[in-house]
Amino acid sequence: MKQQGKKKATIYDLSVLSGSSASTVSAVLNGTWRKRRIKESTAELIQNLAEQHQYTANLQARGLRNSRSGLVGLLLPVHDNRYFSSMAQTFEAQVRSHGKCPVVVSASRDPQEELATVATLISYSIDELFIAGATDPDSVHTLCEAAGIRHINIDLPGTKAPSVISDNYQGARMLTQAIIKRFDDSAAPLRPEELFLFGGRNDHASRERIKGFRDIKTEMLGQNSVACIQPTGYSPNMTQKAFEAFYEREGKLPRGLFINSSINFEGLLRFMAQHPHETFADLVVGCYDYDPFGSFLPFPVIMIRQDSESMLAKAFELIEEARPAVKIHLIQPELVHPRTALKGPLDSIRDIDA
Amino acid sequence: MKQQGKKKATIYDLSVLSGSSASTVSAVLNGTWRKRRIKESTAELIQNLAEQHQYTANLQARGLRNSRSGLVGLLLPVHDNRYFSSMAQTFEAQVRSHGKCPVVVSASRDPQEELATVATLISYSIDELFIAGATDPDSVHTLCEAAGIRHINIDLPGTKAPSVISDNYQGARMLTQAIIKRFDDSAAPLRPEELFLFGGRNDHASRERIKGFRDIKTEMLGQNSVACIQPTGYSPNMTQKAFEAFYEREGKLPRGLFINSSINFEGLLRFMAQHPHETFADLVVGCYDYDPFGSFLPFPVIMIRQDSESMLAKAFELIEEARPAVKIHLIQPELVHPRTALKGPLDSIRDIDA
DNA sequence: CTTTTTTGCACAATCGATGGTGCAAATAAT
DNA sequence: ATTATTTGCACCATCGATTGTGCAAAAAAG
Repeated sequence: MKQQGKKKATIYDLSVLSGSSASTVSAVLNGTWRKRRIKESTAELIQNLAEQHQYTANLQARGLRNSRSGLVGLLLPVHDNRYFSSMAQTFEAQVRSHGKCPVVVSASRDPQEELATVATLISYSIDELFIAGATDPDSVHTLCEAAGIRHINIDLPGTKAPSVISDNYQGARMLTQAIIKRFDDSAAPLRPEELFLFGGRNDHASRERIKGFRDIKTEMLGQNSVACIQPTGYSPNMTQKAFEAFYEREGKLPRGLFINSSINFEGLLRFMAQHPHETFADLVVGCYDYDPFGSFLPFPVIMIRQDSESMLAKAFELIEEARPAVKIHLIQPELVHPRTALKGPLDSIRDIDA
Repeated sequence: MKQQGKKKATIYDLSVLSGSSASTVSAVLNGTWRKRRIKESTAELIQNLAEQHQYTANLQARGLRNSRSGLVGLLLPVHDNRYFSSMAQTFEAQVRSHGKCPVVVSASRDPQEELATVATLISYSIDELFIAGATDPDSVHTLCEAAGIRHINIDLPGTKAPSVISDNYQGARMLTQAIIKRFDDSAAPLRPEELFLFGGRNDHASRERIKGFRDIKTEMLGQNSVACIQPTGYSPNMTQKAFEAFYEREGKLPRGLFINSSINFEGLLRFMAQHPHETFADLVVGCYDYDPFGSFLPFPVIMIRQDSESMLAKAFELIEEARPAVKIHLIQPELVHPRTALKGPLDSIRDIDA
C-alpha cells in the first residue's frame, strides 16, 4: 500500500508486524511453510503483510545463505551481432522460464577478459554458466570446476566440459556447395581459383569451416589452393583490408566468396562502401551466419543460420544432467537462400498485435 | 597454487593461515588496510596467501553487508537488433571501466515484465539502473525510488527521472528531408501521397518521429494526409502485414518510405521475400535506426544512426550527479547515407590484428 | 623511568534469509 | 484422566565480509 520509508521491508520487519518469528516469516514467504507445519491462517496473515509492505526477498542474503544465487550466466564474445544477440534473447527466455535470472555478459574474445569476467560471475555465486564462443573454454572450465559451477560450452567446444556447437563442417559443406551450384546456369561456371574463403582465425569453428570448404571445393571443382583461404581474424577492419589487398592485386573480387561470419561480412560492407556497384555484379556470397538484412543485399547472399535455439535447448538439457559426458554435440545449421527473412526470437514477443 | 578442495577460500581460511583476524584479512584484501593501520608486512603476507589460495571475495556477502552489489543494470526492450545490442556493448565497456559489473537484461517491451525484471535486479541490490526503451519508465522509477536506486531513462523518456534520448524530432526531419531530396533529380519528383511512414506505436519516440515526418512533409511537399502514417507497432510481422495490405490495395509500394525502426524494417524484408526485385525499383527507404547490412540493400536506404555512445556517456554523467534535474536531454542522431558502413563498438576490440 | 602518543590489530555486531532443533500446547489414543 | 502424538512455531547458528570500538604493546615524550 504505502511504501513507508526508504528502506525495503525485511523478514524482521514482518516478523514484528505479524508477531511471528523471522524464521516463520521466512518459511511462509519462500514457500516451505507447509513443510514446516505453519498454520494456514498464519501464512495468510504474513502473506498479506508482505504484500502490503511490498516485501521482496533480499536475494543477496538468500544467495549468501544458500551459496546459490538464482543467477544463470551466459558469456558471449560480443553482443553486437545478430547471431549472439539472438542467442542472448533466446537464453533469457529460457532462463526466465526456469524461474531463474539471466545474466548476459561479453568478454570481447579476449582470454584474459573471459577469465576475469567468469571470476566475477563466480563471486556472485551464479548457479550455472553457459560459455559461448570462448577463446579459451578450458581455462574457464578450470575456474568453474574449482567453484563447483555447472557449465557448458556453446559454439566453440572445449575438451573438459560438454560442448554444444553447430556442425561447422557440414554447414560449410552445404554453404560451399550452394555457392558453387549458384553458378551452374551461369555462362561461365565457377573455377576453383575464383572461390575464396575470408575471415575467421585459428579456432575450432574456423578450422572446421575451412575443412568443409576445402573438401567440397576439391570434390566439386577438382582442387583447392591454400591461397584461396584467408583467415583474417574476427574484425571487420582486418577483413576489409584483406578485400582491399585482394582487389588491389587482382583488379577484381573473387566471383565466389565464402565469408566466415557476419562480423567478417561487415568487412565486405566496408569494402563495398569504397567501390561502385559494378564491382559486385557477378558476385555470389556465402556467409556462415545469418543476418536478415544481409540476406537481401544486391548480390546473391546465401547464409547459414546456426540453430542457437536448439543449441541452447540441448545445453540446458545437458546442464541439468548429473554428470554429463564430456563430448561434443553437433547441431545442424540451416542453409538460408538469398532474400529470405526468417523469424526470430522477437516473433515470440507480443506487441500491440497480440 | 593448488586449488585444494572444492570450496572457495574465505577470509576466515586466510585468517587461520595467516594468524591474523578475519577483520585484518578483510581490510588487507579490500584495500582499506592503510586506513586501518595494518603493518605492511602483515598485508603482504596476507596478500600472498590470498594469491596462493586463489582467494576472491564473495560478492554476495560483501553486497549484503554494504547493501550495494557492484552491479549496474541496463534494461533493454530486446537484445536482438543492432541498436540495442550495440548499446549493450558500449554499456558493458563503460561499466567495466568504472570497475563495476554490467548486467544487461531485456523485458520485451512488456510493462509487467519490465517491473518484474527491475524488481529482481533491485533484490540483487544493483547500484544503478539504466532504463532503455521502457514502455513504462515512470513505474520503473517508482520501484527504483522506493529502493533508493539511482536510475536514468535512455531512449524513451519518463517524467520522474532524468532522461537521455535521441532527438527524434530532428532526426525524423533530417531523414524525411533526405528521402524527399533523393528524388530531386528523378524524372518524377515525389508527391505527398507517395511518401509513407510505417511502424512504431504510441510511444514518445514514435510520436516525435511522426511529428518530424509530418512537419517536413508539409513544408517540402505542401501537405500530409494522416493516411500516410501507419503505426504498426514494433513487430516485424505486423509491419509486413501492413505492407502486404498496402500493396494489395494500391498495387505498388509508396515510392518513399519512412520506416520507424530497424525492427519494422524487418517487416519490409519479409515483404520483400514475397515479391520480385522490380517491386522495389523506384523505392527510397529511410529507416530510423542504423544497421550496417540494411545500408547496402538494392535500393537506396538512408538511415539514422542514434548516438548511443553519447547517450550513455551523458547518462553516466548524470547518474553520477547528486540530484540530477528531471529533464530530457536530447542527443543528436546522425544521418547515414546509403551504402555506408560505420564503425561500431566492435572496432575497439582487439583481434589478432592488435 | 614514568606518562603520553602512536601503532597494530582483535573483537563482536551487523547485513537478511535459511533450516536444524527443540519445546510447549493442542489433539488423539488408551 | 494419562500418556502418546501431532501441530505450530520460536530459537539460534550460519553464510562471508565489513567496520566501529577498544585495548595491548611499542615508540616517543617528558
